[in-house]
Amino acid sequence: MTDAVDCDIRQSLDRISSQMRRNYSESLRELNLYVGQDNLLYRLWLGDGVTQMQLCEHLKCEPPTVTNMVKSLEQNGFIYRKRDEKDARIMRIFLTDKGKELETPVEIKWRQQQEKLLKSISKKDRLILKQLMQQMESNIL
Amino acid sequence: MTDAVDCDIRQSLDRISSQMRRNYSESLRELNLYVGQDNLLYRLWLGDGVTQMQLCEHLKCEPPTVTNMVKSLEQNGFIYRKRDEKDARIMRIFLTDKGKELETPVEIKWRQQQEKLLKSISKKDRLILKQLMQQMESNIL
DNA sequence: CAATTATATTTAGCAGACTAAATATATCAC
DNA sequence: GTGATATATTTAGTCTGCTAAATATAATTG
Repeated sequence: MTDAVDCDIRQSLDRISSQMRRNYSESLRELNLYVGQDNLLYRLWLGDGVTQMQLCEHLKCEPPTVTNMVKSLEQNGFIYRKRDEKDARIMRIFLTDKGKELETPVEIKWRQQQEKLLKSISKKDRLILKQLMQQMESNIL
Repeated sequence: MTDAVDCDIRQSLDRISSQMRRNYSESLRELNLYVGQDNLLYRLWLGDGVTQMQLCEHLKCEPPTVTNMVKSLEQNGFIYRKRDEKDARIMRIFLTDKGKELETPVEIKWRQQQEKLLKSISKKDRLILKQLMQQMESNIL
């Protein structure tokens, strides 16, 4: 009977991710961002002019979620939208200067969050952890 | 430079928990529950007549979140609310029969979810994983 | 006992996330 | 080329979650 252990892992995972989200959310508010918006911007930092469908793919979420996130980010002046000239169904998303400027500060926040999470875990254990998480990731797809 | 590894862990954690949430949400819809409501009910299965503040404590969320969850669960007939007789500020939450009946089916869902997540991970590795997660959990509090 | 302070809950408003259904545009097939 | 189908996005409505502010009641303190 390993049920107790299994259950602890599932619940533990849940607690960690929600606590992380809370901490991270608070931290991002200093940059006037909401949690999740950083990941959308990250896709744009890799390259502008992406469609909303591509953002869905990257964020692994549904189209209406992207519509709302994009609307919010646009209203706050981090991005702007432009309809594709060849295919009028498509909206292409671009960074404003204000959006570009966030790259470095967000990366710093990421690093801080990472360091806090993995503090006091050895390099060797981090590798093991990473492998186990990759295993879990492929299990639930 | 272990930054790449650290980053993978943080992102991996995020991907796992959101994918878990998605899968789990879908699974719970079969019982007419939304994700998170099971955890609120779980507290009630341990013992009825709890206050909303105690539910906050258990769910690790803010009072307005509990207000909404309780409202939704009440409207769907899983719980009912009763004002405390001695202290009129307090609302006490009780399970209906419909709410009590969900205990077993929800536990089955939990077990299914756990098994899927940890499939192909050895007993030994599960123990290591559990310890590493406890470490992370205490890191971010 | 009246005024202040503390506690429990609710309301309003916003964010991410979802589904189902609507809209707009493109493409494909006849 | 017109009609059916496919694709991209939006709208409406739901949920969990949050913060800030309002409300109601209780306890404390002068």
